[in-house]
Amino acid sequence: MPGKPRSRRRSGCPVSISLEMLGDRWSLLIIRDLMVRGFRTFKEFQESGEEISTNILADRLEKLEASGIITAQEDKTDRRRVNYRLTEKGIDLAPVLLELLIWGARHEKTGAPCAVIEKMAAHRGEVLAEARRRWREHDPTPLLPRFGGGDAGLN
Amino acid sequence: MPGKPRSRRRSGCPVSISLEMLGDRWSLLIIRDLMVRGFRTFKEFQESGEEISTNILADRLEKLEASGIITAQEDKTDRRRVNYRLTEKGIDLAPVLLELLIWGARHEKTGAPCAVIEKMAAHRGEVLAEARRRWREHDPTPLLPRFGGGDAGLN
DNA sequence: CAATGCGACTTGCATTTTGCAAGTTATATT
DNA sequence: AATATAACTTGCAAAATGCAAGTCGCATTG
Repeated sequence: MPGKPRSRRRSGCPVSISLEMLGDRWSLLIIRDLMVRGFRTFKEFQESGEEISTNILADRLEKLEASGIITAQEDKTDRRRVNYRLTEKGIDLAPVLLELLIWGARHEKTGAPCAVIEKMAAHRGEVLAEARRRWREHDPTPLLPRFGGGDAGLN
Repeated sequence: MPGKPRSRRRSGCPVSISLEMLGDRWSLLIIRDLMVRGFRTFKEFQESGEEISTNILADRLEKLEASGIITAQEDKTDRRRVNYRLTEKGIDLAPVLLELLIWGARHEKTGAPCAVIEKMAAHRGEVLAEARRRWREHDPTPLLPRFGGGDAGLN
């Protein structure tokens, strides 16, 4: 179900259009936090390890919401809090994120153990099904840990 | 075979590291042109439909080469020309690009016919194998057309 | 073989986006 | 009532992007 064209686009190429929404250093990290770490709040994204600044975070959340990738809902029990969630469109980014994860881990020195990644690569379907299951059932259990900060497995 | 950490990284997360290399509006489009359209030269990238400016293009080509994703080689028969090619690391981005393509086509109004995309989604393995075959055999035949510019199927 | 053209870039700004530090506002907690 | 917390704003500096024009080898052509 395609959305409306939101402004003048560079071209009709789906890759180009996707990149107009996601092609920056932060958007997909926020989506990663929502998808695999079970984060829901501004504060959590902020403390996510990559040190996004608050104005950029606010801006990205707004744009992702405008693009229909996430929703923002005020928390029932604590009205200061806003809970962000992926939409169906958002959870459909799981394959993109997974491939980016596999590619990075294969070709760069990252904090993720190769064995774990290769296992995921060998079972893409199951990993994606599990990510979607957690999303569907609102299960906030992280799918993955926070692969290595600095040089040890701390972050 | 992981490369060396090239500067200070935000975190050890493979997704974050991938995005440090590819997280902008242009890099993956250049890779798309190399991978599915069979482009090799500066000029071709420039006329690719999304109107990248020449300084940015030069900068991205340099960074992609520094990241080991592409190589630049002077043309034997015309020494003005530089031929760019994907490395193995570069062609390994095919799954990322494919997922971005599928996602964009499913959720946005793009120039790509849904039927074509769904067929690709149903045969990811073959599509990827074919992309890799063309790369391996230096076959420049485009894998895909230039899905719709503006509103008609021209671009 | 001089003149013109082409391919791959530079360079010089103007504009836009990012990043940083310090607020602000509306709840919650103590 | 005082303090803390969550989610933002705001102001400003720094970096990235975009645009138009220019450079510099080569290659083609009359």
